[in-house]
Amino acid sequence: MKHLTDKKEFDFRILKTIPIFSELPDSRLEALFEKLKRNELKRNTCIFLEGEPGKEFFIVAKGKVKIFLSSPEGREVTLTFLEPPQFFGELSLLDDLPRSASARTVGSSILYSLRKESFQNFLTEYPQAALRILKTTTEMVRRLTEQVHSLVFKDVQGRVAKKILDLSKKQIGIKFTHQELANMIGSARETVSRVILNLEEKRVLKINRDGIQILQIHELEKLL
Amino acid sequence: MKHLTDKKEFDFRILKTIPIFSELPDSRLEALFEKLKRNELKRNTCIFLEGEPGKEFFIVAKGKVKIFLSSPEGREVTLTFLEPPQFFGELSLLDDLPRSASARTVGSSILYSLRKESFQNFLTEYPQAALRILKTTTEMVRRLTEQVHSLVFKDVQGRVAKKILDLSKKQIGIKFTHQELANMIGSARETVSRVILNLEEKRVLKINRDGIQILQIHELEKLL
DNA sequence: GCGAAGTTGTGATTTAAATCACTTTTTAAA
DNA sequence: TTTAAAAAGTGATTTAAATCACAACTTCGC
Repeated sequence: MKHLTDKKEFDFRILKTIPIFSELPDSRLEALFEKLKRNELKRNTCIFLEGEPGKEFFIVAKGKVKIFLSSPEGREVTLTFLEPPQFFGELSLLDDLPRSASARTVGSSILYSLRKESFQNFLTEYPQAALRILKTTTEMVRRLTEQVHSLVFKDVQGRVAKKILDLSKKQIGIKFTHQELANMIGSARETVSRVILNLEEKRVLKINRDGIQILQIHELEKLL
Repeated sequence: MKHLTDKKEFDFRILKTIPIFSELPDSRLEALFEKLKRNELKRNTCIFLEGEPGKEFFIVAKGKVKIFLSSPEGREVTLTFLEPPQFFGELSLLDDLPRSASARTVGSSILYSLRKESFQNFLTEYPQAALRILKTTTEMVRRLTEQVHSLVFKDVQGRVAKKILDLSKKQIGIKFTHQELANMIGSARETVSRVILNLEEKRVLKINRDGIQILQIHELEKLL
């Protein structure tokens, strides 16, 4: 492994933290690593678009990727964000159908990509990997099911409350613009602004430089 | 196989048409079949509820099953319908989380169920099966993604048009009540009635005893 | 530290669609 | 075949939230 640069060495270590790959013997992992293409991308770079044929599988080594849907008028709904050591783009490689959503970097990022054939070879060679991928796919199903649930049954206030609660379980300090929050819940920026302002006035939330902070989690849960 | 009754023989043949099972050698399939419990259910019988722990995997041998979400106020959104030889209920068995949706029979049905441990044993014994299940799970992801897309970007007319077009690709004659159609697209019965009436007046659709018939597919596609 | 770009705050207006409240029609069961 | 139950049609009303149209703040890159 001495031939790897420090940079690559760093990324190689990240690769080992990914559940699908971590089980592979080091020798095999290294061979796979040679097939990966390193992509350094600036922020807001398009990775693929809804409707395109899927050619690659991606692993996030650094930065953040947004998976989203867009309307002809240019509106967007955010489906999810991905950070190291998560991966994405496997769906179209599994079923040979066009991309169901688009992907773009949020911050400047480093991605590793694996071409379709290599990904499929990998899957046939290591069928256990199918089970790991199945795991992330079930997570997608659950996330999307919840999103449908929220969209149909909850008003904007309820959806904002749920989103803030969900985000707070994954990170401290929720730093998103109102526009981004609106995209996550399928609403309009102004409406989200008004809802958040209202929750701030009721001392349920507090906004500071680190983003949104929950003051009364119980009050927020009542809005669900 | 002589010990199987005619009834069971019939269901056994259905079992063989299911992609996950069809690859198994007959001997192994028969052993698995012995572990299956046969359930004859009347129409509108609850199979499981959102939030419950998942204990079984189900195969539809006869009839029709609805997968849906419900709100505290008693409203419902339909996620999908399942017919022979489809299966369902695997999600919670794969990730050990509560049921993400509820299931109930639509017509009187026959289901085969496999207990969690047997399902999991089956998966470890036949890792190729993970790939087949992965296939149906990706279908769920695509269906749900489309549902989110429609809910956020389309108005009720657009959602009705899309649903009718989608259904028409799978069956001739779309026979659902307006209420059911409303549940499928997350809208209200009255609104759906008005939209369909309007499409009928414009000679885009025709309603007869077999349900909805599309007259001008191109007009319907324009509404998407 | 300045100016431009990106965010947020806010009122006014519009709009789609839910809800309500019935009637009429269709379907299925006794 | 009557009648009960389910489904569909329809006007009127209400409502939540999108949209429009700016002003006022923040940030942040030069």
